[in-house]
Amino acid sequence: MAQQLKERCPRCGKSNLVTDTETGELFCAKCGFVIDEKISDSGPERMFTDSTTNKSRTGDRTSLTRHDQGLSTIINPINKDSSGNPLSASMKTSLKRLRVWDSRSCTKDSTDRNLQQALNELLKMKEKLSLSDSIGEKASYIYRKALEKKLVRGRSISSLIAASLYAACRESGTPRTLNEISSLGNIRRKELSTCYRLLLRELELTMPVVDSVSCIARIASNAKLSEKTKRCAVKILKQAQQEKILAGKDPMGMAASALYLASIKTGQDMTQKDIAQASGVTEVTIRNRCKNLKKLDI
DNA sequence: TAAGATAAGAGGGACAT
DNA sequence: ATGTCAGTCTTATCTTA
Repeated sequence: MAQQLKERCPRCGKSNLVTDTETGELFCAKCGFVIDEKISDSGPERMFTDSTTNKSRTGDRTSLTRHDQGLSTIINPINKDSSGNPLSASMKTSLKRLRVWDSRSCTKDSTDRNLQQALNELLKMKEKLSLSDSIGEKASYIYRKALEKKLVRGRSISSLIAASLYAACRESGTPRTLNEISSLGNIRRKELSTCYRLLLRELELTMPVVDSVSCIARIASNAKLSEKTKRCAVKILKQAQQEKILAGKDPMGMAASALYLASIKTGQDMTQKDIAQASGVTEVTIRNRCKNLKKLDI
């Protein structure tokens, strides 16, 4: 039923890749189906037999970031365990439930293959951006919705995945810019933002406006600014918020210029160039935002 | 050298046609 | 569906202190 191969798993590097002869599915017996975030998983969900040739499994923990939510695509219809013994009654019921899930999510058509490929890409990108698992889950949820609405047709998988990831970041208040995601994902920024807006429109998502205060921490750590400067910049932004000059402006730009002004005030004296590099906005934008901020009594 | 100013261009939302 | 408009941000270049 299962056949061991020589290739190494791209994820964990172990040469435990196994192909299932019934479905032709390739998975890593060490770390999971295609790519697994839990490499050293040896919990009770694993049910290896002693035989080295028969490494069937009941499946890993469920996750939206797997095309079949982590459930194995090959749930054997025979109610026996891997060593051929009949299953307990409770195991039978849960297996029955699993099969329902399986048949729903694993339709083995183009949609499924698309999802599988997309989620692989999602995991790679998530790693590159060092984002949390929960954001990955969110992104894959969004992508599933997009797939349901047939938004993928005519668009590249990677750009839509990147857009889902960006949306997940926005939703959870994790400051990542379109530029960062597009450059790390090798996607044109324009394409990414188009897809993102498409998602918002079609899925009727509403995103919270990026809080410019939360951008401060990122820029400040990039530019190695002091706590004092950070606090000062937050104060400036709070004031700007009250004067309603934040609306419609790029929050990264606002945070950058607030930090710039704050660094002057605290004597840390950063140049516009430094801040621009640390924040990813241009010096001109910083200057323009500074013009607005300087009207405040700072 | 850093900061400020200016101009041209891109991309997208709102709105009208 | 297409075009126009106001506004934003970016890039490039020049000037100023």
